[in-house]
Amino acid sequence: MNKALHSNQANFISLLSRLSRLVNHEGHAAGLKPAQWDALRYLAQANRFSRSPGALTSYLGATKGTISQTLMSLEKKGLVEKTQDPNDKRSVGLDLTTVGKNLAREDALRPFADVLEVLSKEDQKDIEEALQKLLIAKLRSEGNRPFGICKSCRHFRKDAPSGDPHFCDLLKESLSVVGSEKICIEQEAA
Amino acid sequence: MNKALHSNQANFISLLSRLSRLVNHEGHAAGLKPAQWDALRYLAQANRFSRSPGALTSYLGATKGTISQTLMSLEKKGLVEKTQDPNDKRSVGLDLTTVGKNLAREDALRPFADVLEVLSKEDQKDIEEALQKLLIAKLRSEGNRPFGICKSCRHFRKDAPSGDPHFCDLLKESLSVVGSEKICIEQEAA
DNA sequence: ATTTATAGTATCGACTCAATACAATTTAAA
DNA sequence: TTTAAATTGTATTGAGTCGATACTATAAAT
Repeated sequence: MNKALHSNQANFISLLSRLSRLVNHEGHAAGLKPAQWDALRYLAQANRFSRSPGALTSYLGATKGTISQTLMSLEKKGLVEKTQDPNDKRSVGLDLTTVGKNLAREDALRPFADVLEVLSKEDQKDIEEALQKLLIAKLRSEGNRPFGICKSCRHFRKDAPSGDPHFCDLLKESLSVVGSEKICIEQEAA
Repeated sequence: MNKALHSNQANFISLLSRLSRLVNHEGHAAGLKPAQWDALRYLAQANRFSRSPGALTSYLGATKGTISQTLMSLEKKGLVEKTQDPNDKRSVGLDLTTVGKNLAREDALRPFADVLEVLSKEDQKDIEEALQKLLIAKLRSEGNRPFGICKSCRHFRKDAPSGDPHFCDLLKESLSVVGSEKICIEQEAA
C-alpha cells in the first residue's frame, strides 16, 4: 500500500508533468513530431561512433522498433541518410543531410530557450543546474549512462602525437577539435 | 534566418528534452498513457467548477478533440464518470470514480518524486523553484493562465458569514476547506 | 559447428495529437 | 424575437508514437 503523496511531492509532480507537456507540445514544429526532433537533435550532436540506430535507441530510452520507425520517417523526409558499416554488416550509420542539418539548427525547442533568455542571468544558471541535477539523478536511478561529451571522457587523450589533435583510447580513433565536443555513446566520466 | 543556438541554449534544450522524455516514458504505468495520467491527475486536484472537458483542455493545452478521446478512454476504464450539468445542457461534469481516485493516489510519476527525495533538502527546493519559474515564464509567454489554487485567488473570500467556511466571489459559491486547496480554472492571483 | 548475442526491421494494437467538420445549446444583436 | 455568433462537446481522419512480439541477418563465443 502506497502512502499518499505529500503536498510537496504532488506539487513537484504537477510542475514536472506540465513542463514536460509544454515541451512535448512545442515539438510539433516544421511538420516533425517530438520524437523526430529528439532524433534529429541527437544526430546533430553525436559523434560518428554514436550515430547509429542502436545508440539513438539507448540515448532516447526507446525501443528499437520505435526508433526504426522514426528513422524511416526522417529518411523519407530527406533529413537522414543511412550507410552500411563495411566492418559490421549488421550496423547502420546515420548522417544528417544538408537539409537535416539546417533544420536541426532551427530547433523546435528554440522558443523555450528564448523564454529562458528573458529571465535574469542568475535564474538562467539556477534553472540549468536544477534540470541537470534532476536529469542525472533520474538517469542514475535507472542505471543509465548519461551520454556525456567526448572531451570529458576517461578514454579521451588530448594532443595526440600525430594527425588529428586528439585521440580516443577506447576506440583507437583520432578526433578533431569539433569531434571532441560531441556526444559519445561510450563516454564515461573521467 | 535564425542565428545558431549558442552552446548554453543547446545544452538547455538537451536537458529539457531529455527530462521531458523521461517524464513521458514514466507515464506508461498501470496500463494508462501519459495523457491519461495527466487528465487523471488534474481531475484529482481540480475543484468542481473546473472538472469539465473544457477546463481540462485549456489546462493541458490540448485540443478539444484529443481531450474528448482521452476522457472516453478513462470512462471506458471506469476511472471517470460524466454528468450532465442541469444549468447548461452543453456542459459536462467530470468526476473520478472510487477506483479513479485510488489510482490517482499511485501517480505514475511517483518514481520521479522518489528520485527527488534522495537529493539534499536544498537541492529539492532549488529544483522545485527552478521548475516553477520556468513553467510560469513559459505559460506567460504564451498568454496562458497558470491555473493556481483557489485559496490564492483574488476572488477568494475567507471566513464567509454562514455555511461553509469560505466563499468564491466570482462564482458566488461557498467553499469547503479542502475545496479551497484545489485547482480552479478561474483562478487569478490575488 | 553450433549455440548465443547483437543490430536492425516488420507488424500489431491502443493511443496521441492537430486539424477539420459537425451537433447542440446558450448568448448577444438587430 | 428571430437571427447571428459564440460556447461546449463529439466524431473522424491521417501521421506518428510506443511497448510488445516476432523475425532476419550477421558476429562472436563455446
